[in-house]
Amino acid sequence: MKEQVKKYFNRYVEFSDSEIDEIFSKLRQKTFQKKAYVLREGGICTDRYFIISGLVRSFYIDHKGNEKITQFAIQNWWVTSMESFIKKTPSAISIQALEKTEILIIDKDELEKLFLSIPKLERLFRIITENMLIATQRKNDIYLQMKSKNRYDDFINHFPDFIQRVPQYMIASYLEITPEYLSELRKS
Amino acid sequence: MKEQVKKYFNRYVEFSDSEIDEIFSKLRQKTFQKKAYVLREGGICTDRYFIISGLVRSFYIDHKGNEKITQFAIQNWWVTSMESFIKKTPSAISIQALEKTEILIIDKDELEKLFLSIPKLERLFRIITENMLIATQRKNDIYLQMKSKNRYDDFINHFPDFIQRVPQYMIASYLEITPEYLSELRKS
DNA sequence: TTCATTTCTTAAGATACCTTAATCATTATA
DNA sequence: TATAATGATTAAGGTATCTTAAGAAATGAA
Repeated sequence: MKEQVKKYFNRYVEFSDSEIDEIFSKLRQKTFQKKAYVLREGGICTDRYFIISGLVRSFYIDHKGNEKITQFAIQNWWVTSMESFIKKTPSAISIQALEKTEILIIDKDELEKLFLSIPKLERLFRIITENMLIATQRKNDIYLQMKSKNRYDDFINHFPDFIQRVPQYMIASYLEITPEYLSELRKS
Repeated sequence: MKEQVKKYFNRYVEFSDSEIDEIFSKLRQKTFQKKAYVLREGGICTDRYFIISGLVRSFYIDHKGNEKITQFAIQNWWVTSMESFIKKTPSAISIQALEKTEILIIDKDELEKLFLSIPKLERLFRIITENMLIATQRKNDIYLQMKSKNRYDDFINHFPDFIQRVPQYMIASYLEITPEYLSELRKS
């Protein structure tokens, strides 16, 4: 598992073994069973989560009481409630495991200490954040303009695995389509 | 103007005067007249732009030939074509001044050199990027779920100034509404 | 294997939003 | 001041998508 993290980190910035060791000593490891909550709406999110294996979703409850999924995350993805983490406000979203999921947890205070002792780590997080921003902008630009059918087609092209691992009604939620209408679309 | 930048920078990270001087020596200043292009679609975006005064928009042309506005930026906002900047690919978006606009320009290579000599600057950019991510996620989450009317109401609450400074059809574009329908909505 | 729970489909009626095209209002330019 | 260019409104008809409600299919638990 340490190997996996090291390999992932070194994809963006080169760390020495001792730096990896130092970072690793601050990470907590935790396994979540299917349906377990990594984070609950309303709590302050003080951590960032790195998915080792498994699958989680981020979602919130809208004004009508429906779950709205904002993100899926799998192996080698970071996930958090960014707004809660940065502003220390109650999280609008919950994060829940959809499969048995292994996660590495880094606490905000520890992370900021590490930024000071290993500036390269701050670089890594700057780069990660930039990539997240690009992905989020992409979802914005593409999904807002696309018709539902195209969003779905785009999704199955980009994330074919998810179709197997995630129930259809959750994909519908992520794509901002009602499950009934998605079912309709799939016929054509 | 240097004061404005210094004040803005120090809002997130404290820089010494000599650090500010060093950073400032790498910035180019440029004034764009109304309708002038800061960046054109298709070009590689090698800079990040900091708006000193004025107003710009980012937009792209969709498959039907319509302009889609993805962002407005005013005083003290950073703007760039993030995907092009990071991946060195041709930019999908153009950036255009909607008023006479004063901009500070920092080149990617210079910026990376500065990151090495002033790690605090990299911290600043990590923080800025996090804030951009939060704003972008917010647009995603809120706008995707909201009905057009609510998006418009939300927009005038958050950016009352823009209503004066930007033509309605551009606001419609930003909100993913046809100008005709926005006009309809405003009646009620 | 059976029952309960979860997920998916179908269909009818409602509505939000778009398209087109014309007219009106405002601002810029000669 | 007149003309052109740009921006905003209106209205009719069409389409994408939602709502509701019910039933079918799949999955999990006893």
